[in-house]
Amino acid sequence: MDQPSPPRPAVMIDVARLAGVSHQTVSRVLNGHPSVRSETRERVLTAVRQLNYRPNALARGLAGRRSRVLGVVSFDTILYGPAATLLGVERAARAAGYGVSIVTLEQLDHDGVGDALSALAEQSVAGVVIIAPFTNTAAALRSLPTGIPAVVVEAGTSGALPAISVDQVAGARLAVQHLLTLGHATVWHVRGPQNWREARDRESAWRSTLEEAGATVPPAIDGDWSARSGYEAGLRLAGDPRVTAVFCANDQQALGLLRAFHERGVRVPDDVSVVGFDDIPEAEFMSPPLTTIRQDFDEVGRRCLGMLLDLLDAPPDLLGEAYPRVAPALVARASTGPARS
Amino acid sequence: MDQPSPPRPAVMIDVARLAGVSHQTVSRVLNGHPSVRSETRERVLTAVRQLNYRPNALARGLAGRRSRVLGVVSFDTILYGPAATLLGVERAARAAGYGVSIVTLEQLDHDGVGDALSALAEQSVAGVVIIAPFTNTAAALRSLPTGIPAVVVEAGTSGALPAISVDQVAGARLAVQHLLTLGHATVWHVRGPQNWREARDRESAWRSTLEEAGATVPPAIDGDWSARSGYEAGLRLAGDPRVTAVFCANDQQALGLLRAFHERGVRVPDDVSVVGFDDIPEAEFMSPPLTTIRQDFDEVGRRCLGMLLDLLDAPPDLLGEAYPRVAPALVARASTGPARS
DNA sequence: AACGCGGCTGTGAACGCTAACAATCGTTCT
DNA sequence: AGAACGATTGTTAGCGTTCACAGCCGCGTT
Repeated sequence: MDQPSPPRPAVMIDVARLAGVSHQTVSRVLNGHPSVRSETRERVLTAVRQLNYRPNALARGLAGRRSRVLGVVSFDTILYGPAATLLGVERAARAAGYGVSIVTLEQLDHDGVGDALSALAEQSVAGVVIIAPFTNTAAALRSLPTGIPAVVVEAGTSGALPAISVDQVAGARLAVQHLLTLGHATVWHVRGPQNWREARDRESAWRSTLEEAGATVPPAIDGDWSARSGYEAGLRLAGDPRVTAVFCANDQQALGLLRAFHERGVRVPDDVSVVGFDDIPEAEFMSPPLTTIRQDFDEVGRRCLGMLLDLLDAPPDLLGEAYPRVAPALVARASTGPARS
Repeated sequence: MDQPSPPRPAVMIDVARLAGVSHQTVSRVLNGHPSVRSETRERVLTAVRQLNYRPNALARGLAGRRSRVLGVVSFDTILYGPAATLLGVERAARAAGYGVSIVTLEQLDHDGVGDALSALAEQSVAGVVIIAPFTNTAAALRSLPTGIPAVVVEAGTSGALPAISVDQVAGARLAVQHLLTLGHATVWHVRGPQNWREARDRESAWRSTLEEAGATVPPAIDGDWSARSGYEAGLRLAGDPRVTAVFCANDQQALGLLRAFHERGVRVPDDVSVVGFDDIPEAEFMSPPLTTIRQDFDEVGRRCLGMLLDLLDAPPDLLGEAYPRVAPALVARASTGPARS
C-alpha cells in the first residue's frame, strides 16, 4: 500500500496509472498536444494535481531536443548596467517559461568566453545571452563553433552576431548637445575602459558631436567605470579654467568627479556642468542631482530575450538588423547649467 | 565515412569506441574512479580531447542522483547586498564545479518562494541558496516540504534553517557606539523596510545600544532602502535641532539623507554626523565620504556555498550553529565627527 | 594444483521523458 | 455496404549517463 506522501516524488507513470491512461497521454496533456479528449485531459490534470506532480526538466531535455533553460554569460563585477540587464533577461525568461543559468567570467579573454559557453553547453541550454560588452567579445564568439543560438547584449555594431543594444551614439550625442546648447564652448570627457565597446562608442560620439559643432576636442581622460577613477579625473580637471562642462561615461565616474570638485571648491553647475550616463537610481540624489542619460536596461533584457526566442525557432540568421537599438533619453537635473558668462 | 567535424557532438560511446574500451570505462575515467589502469585512462583522455567530448549534464543528472547545478533564489531588485552575494555564491559554486540557476521573485510572499523552489526543483538542482532576507521567508520555507537542501542567506537568527549571515547586531552596535563615542547625546535612525529581517535587526540593535548607554531613544524614521526614502527622511530631520547624529540602515538611504541635508543647509559632519551600512563602492565618494559599516558579501557567498556543499553529503541537520556570523567592520570616513559643543 | 581474491573491465538495466509509429474506434465517402 | 479517414490512445524505442552486477585476469594460498 502506498503511503500518502511518499519519499519519492511522483513521476509521469504514477500520474498515468492514477488517471488510468498511458504515460504518453499524460505527456500529451502536459505539452498541450491537441488530440486528447477533454474528458481525458481533465482526468489527467486532476491526477497531476493530486500527486503534486512536476515534470522532470532533466528527462524532458534529454528526451526531446530542447531544454527550457537559457544561459546567461555575465561577468564578475557589480556594475549597474549588466546587473540590471541580467534582471531584465531573467524576468523575461521566466515569463516565457524558461529557466536561467548564469556563468560569470573573470577573464575577459577568448578562453573565458569559450569556457563559459562550454559550461553552458554542457547543461544543454537552449540558447545564451551574452552580457559582456567587451570589444573582444565578438571576436571570441565568432571563433567558437558551439552551434548554440546566441544573442549579445550591448555589443554595439560588432557585426555578424545578433545583438541588442542601447544606442550609445545617440546617448552620448544627447549629452554633448545638451551641454553645447547651454552655451559651453566645449565638453570634456571622462571615458570608460577601452576594452568596453560602449566606452568607445560614447567617446567617439562625443568626439564627433564636438567636431560637427566646430568645437575644439579636448583630450579624453581615462576612467574605468569606478567612482574612484572619476574622482581622480576630477582632481586633474579641477584646476583647469578651460573646463566648464564634463561628460562622464557613467554615473559612478560622475559621482567621483562631483566629489573631487566639491573638495576643490569647484561649484557644480555654477563653475562646471556635469553629465553622467546610465541614470542609476542614486543619480537623482547626488549633490547636486545628476543630469544623465537614461538607459532602459529592462527593455534591453526583454528585447534580448525576444530576439533569442525568435532565433530558437527561426533557424536562419536573416534577422540581421531587424532589431532596432533601444533609445536612450536625457534626464536633465541640477548638475548642468548655462556656461559661465 | 565520418566527417571530421560532425554536426552531432560526440557522446560517451564515441569516445569509448575511439579508445577501444566500453562506455562504462569512459565514465569511470571521467568520474575519477580509482580502478582504471593508468594506461587505459590516458587512452580515454586522449580520445576525449580528440573528439572534444563534453559530458552531457542532463543525462548525468538523470542517471545518477545528483546534478551539478545549484539554484539561487534571489529577488527582483538591484540592491547592492543581494547582488554582491549572488556574485559571491556564483563564483564559489563555479570554483566547486557547480553551475548556478537563478530565479528571481517579484512576490515576497509564501507562494512566491514556493513557486521559485518548485521551478528549481523541476530542474533537479542539488541544492538551493536563498537570498531573500524577508522576515516571512523562514516561515514560507518551513512549510515547504520540497526536500531540497537549502541554505538561507542573511536570514539572521530565524531558527530551524541553516543560515549564513553578517552579524547585523554587531554592525549596528558598531555604528551607534561610534557616534556615541564622538560625544553625541543620542542617535537617530532611518530604518529599512519592516519586512526585512536585517532592517529589524539593525533597528533593534540600534535601540538596545542606546538603551544600554542610557541615551534617549528617538522614534525611528521609516525607509525602504532607496535613496529617495533617505531623502525624505532627511527633509524631516533637517529642521530638528536635537538631531546631531543619524544612523541610516543602508548607504543608499544615507546618500538621500546627505542630499536632503545639503539642500537644507545642514552641514555634515559639522551639524550632523551620518553613518550608513553596507559600504557600497560609492560610499567613499559621497559628499562627504560616508562613514559606514562594511559587510563582506563575498565572504557571505563563499560560506554560504561551503555550508550548502556540507549539507549535500552530510545528511543530518546537526550543523545548526556551527557556522559563525560574518563580522562587519566600521569604516570611518568624513561624514562623522564630534558632536557640536 | 586448485582455490580465492583484488584489480580491472564489460554488460544490461535503469533514470523520466518525448518521438515515431501502430492500433482502435466511430464516421464519412463512393 | 466496404473502405478509407480522422480523432484518440497505446506501444516501443531511444536520449546519454550512471549503477549494479558480472566476468576476466594474474597472483599468492593451502
